[in-house]
Amino acid sequence: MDSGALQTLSDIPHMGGLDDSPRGRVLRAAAHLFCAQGYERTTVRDLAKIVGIQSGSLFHHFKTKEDILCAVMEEAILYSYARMEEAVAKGRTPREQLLGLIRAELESINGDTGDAMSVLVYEWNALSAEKQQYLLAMRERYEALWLSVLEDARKEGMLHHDAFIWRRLLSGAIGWTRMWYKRNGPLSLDAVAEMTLEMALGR
Amino acid sequence: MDSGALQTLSDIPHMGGLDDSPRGRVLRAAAHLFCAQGYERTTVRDLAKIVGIQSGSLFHHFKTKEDILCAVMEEAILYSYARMEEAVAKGRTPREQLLGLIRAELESINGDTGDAMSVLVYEWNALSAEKQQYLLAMRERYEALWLSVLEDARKEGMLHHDAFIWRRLLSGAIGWTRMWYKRNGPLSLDAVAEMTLEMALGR
Amino acid sequence: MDSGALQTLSDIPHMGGLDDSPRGRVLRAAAHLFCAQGYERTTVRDLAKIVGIQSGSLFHHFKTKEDILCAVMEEAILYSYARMEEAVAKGRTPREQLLGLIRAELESINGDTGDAMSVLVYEWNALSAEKQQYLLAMRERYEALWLSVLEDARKEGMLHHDAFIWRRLLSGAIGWTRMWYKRNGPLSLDAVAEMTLEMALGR
Amino acid sequence: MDSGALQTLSDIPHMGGLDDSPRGRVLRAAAHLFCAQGYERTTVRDLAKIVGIQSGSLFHHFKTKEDILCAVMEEAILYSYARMEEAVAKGRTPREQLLGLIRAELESINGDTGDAMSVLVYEWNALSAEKQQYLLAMRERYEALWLSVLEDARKEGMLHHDAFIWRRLLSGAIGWTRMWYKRNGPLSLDAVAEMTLEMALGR
DNA sequence: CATGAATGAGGCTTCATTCAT
DNA sequence: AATGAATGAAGCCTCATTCAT
Repeated sequence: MDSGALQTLSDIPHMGGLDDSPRGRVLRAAAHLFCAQGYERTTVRDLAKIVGIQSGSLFHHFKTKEDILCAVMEEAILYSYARMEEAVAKGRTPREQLLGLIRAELESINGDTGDAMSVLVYEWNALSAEKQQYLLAMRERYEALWLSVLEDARKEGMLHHDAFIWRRLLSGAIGWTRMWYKRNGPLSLDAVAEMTLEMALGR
Repeated sequence: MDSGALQTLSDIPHMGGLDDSPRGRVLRAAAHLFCAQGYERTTVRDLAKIVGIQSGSLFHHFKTKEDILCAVMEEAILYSYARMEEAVAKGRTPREQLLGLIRAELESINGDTGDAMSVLVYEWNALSAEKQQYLLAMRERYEALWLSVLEDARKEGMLHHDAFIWRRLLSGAIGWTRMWYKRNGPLSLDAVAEMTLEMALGR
Repeated sequence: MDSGALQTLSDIPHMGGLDDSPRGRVLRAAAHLFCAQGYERTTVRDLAKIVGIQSGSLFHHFKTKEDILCAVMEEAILYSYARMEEAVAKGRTPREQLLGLIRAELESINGDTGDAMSVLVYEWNALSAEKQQYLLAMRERYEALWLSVLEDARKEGMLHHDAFIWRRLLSGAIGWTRMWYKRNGPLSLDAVAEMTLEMALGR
Repeated sequence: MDSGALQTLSDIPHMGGLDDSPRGRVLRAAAHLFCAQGYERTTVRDLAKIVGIQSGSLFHHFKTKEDILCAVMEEAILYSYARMEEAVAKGRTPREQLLGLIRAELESINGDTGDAMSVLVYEWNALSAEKQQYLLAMRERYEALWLSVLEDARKEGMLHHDAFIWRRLLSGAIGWTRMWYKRNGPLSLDAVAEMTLEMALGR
C-alpha cells in the first residue's frame, strides 16, 4: 500500500487477464497507482511515466481519466467473478462451495487483482453517476452468486440468519484482509479461508 | 460526482463532543464532506460555504487543509475510544465486555461519528507520513483495548484462534456495516451487535 | 488590426463606459486582443499579461474565457445602442436622424468601441448557443432602432425600397469602414457619414 | 459551438473549379468547415473525417493546416476574379460593366464559392505574414479590376466621389449580403444586384 | 478575527504533426 | 499514398494558500 518511489511497469504484478497491449499496460499501472496513492492524487503524468509513454498518448486509448478508472473497476469485477464462478462449479456441497467462494474472493483481494479490487471499493465515489450505474449491474450479478450459495447453506441448516446479512458481515471481514494479510507471512490464504468459514458457520 | 445539493451546517449530525465553536463547526462540516465526496474532491470553498464563512477564514483556525483532515480523524479516534472504554467498564464478563465493544464500535461507525470514522479509514493515504505517525499511536491504543478483551475471552475458551486475527475479521465485518446498515430500517444496532457476537463466538 | 508586440494596458484606448475596476481592465484588454489576434488565438495568459495579473486571477472576475468574450460583446452592443439612441433623440427630421444614426455607428465602429464591435461580428460563432441567444435579444433591439428610423424615411418618400434591405446594405457598408478608414487620415468621420447618407438616399 | 452534425462531402456544394482529386476534396471540405466553425475551431480530424480519410493522410497533400487555409483563400480569389473578368468583358457600357461586377461578386459570395470567400475575409488574421503577403498580390489585382471600372463610371459623371471610397462602401454592402441573403428566398440575386447598383449610382 | 482578491503551481485534455508499417 | 499510434507543447481552468484591508 505504501508507494515509495514511482516504480516501472515490470515491478507491478501482472493482473488478471490483461495482456501487454497498451490498454492492458495502462490498466495495470492505473490499478497500482490508484490503489497506492488514490485516484485523485494520481496524475495522468504519473500514470504515463510508469507506462513509459507521454501523458497525451493515454488519450488514444481512453477518452478520459475517469474512463481509465472505470475500466480498472470493470476488469476487477469481471475477473473476480470468473474466479468465483469456477470455484462454485467445483464445489460438491454447499460447504465446499462456500469455502471455494471465500477462497476465491480472498485470492482476488490479496492476489494480483487486489489493487483493482481495492480501487473498486475505495474510489467508487470518484465515478460519475452514469458510470456507477453501468458497473452496478455487474456488481449485482457478483453478489447474486454469493447469495445463491449462502441461501443453499441456510436451507441445509448451516446458517441461522438471513443470508443477506451474513454475506455482508463476511464481505466486510474478507475485504478487510487486504489491510493486514501478508502473502509472505506465516499464514496461508487457505488458512484464512478456513477460519473465515468457521466464523461464518460456527464451530 | 456531486452528492446532491450542498447542505447547511444544521443538516449535519452533531458529531461527538464538538461544540459550536468555529473549530467544531468546521470539523463537523469537514467530516461530512470528506466522507460524502472524498477529501481531494472537497475544496476549502465547499467547506467554508457550509460553515458560512469565507474560504480564507478557515486558515485562521487550521494551518492547512490537511490539518483539518487530521483533526477530523483525531476526533474520531478519541471519541470512539471513549465510548469503547465506557462499554468495557460496564461489562461484568468477557462476553458482556465483547458485546459492549462491538456495540460501541457499531455505534461509532453508524452514529453521529460515522462520517469521521469513515474518513479515518478511507482517507488515510491522504495524510503525510508524519501525521500518519501521529495518529498511529492513538490507533494502537484503540486496538490494544480490543485485544485485551479478546484475549480474556480466549483464555476462557470462547475463542479457538489467535485474538489478533479474530479482531481483524471482526473489524472488517463491523466497519463494513456502514455500507449497508440503515438506522431507520427494521434491524436495530443491538441486533446487529448480537449477530456479530454470535458470528465471533459461534453458536 | 496588426498586433505587433504585446502592448500594455495603457496603450489600449479607453473603451466605452468601462472603469478602471479589474473587470473593466480585463474587458478592455480582451476587446483589443480578440480583435487583433482572434478569440481562439488569444490565450488567457496573453490576456492576463496585458492586464498585469496572473492568468488564474482572471477567473475571479469571469467564470470562463467565453464569459469574457460574451461580456465584451454585451458592452459593445449596450454602449453603441446608447450612442445611437442619443443621436436619434437629437435629430429633428428623418434625414437628421438617419445621418445621426450613421454617424453614431461609424463612431462606434471606428472609435474606442471599435475593437469590441469587430469582435461582436467576427467572433459570433465562438459563442455557445445559449450565449448567442442571450445577446440576440440585445441585437434585435439595436436593429429595431435602425428600422424605425428608416421606416420613417421611407414614409416620407426618401427611400424607394424595403427598409430591411436598405438597412442591410447600409450595415455592410458602415461595418466595412473598419477595414479601411483611418482616423488620422485626410477624411473625417463626418464626411464618411455624409457620403454614406448620400449613397443611401441618392443625390 | 457545434454547427449541427458533421456532414459528408456530398452535402457540400461543389465549389468553383475544384475537381474530385484528393486535393480538391480537401479544399471543398475545408472551405465549408472553416466557414461554419472557424479555422481554429476546426481540427484536422474534423476535416479528415468529412473527406473520408485519416488525419495523418492530410499531410501527404498539404504540408500544414495553414497551407490548407491559404489554398482555400487562393482558390476563392482566383475563381471569383475569373468570374468578374468575364462579366467585365461582356459589359458594353460602364453601367453594364458595373452591374456585371456587382452581380459577379454577389454570386461569388452567395454561391458555391461563398464559404471560401467568407474564409478569405474572416480568417485573414490566421495567416502568417508571409502567406498574407503572397495573397495580397492577388487581392490587389482583384481590387484593381473594380477600380478601373468605377473610374470609367466616374469619368462619365455617374459617380460624384472618389472611386476608392465608393468601392469600399460597395464592397462592404456586397460582402455583408452573406449574412442575410437567402438563395431560396423571394429575392433574386439579380434584384439585389440592381438595388446595389441603384444605391451606388443614385436614382 | 474576517474578508476576498490575488497568486502560481499544477491538473486534465486537445491537437497539429511525425513516422514506422 | 494511406494508416494510426505516438508525440509534446500548449490550452483552459482549479485550488490551497497568502495578505492587505
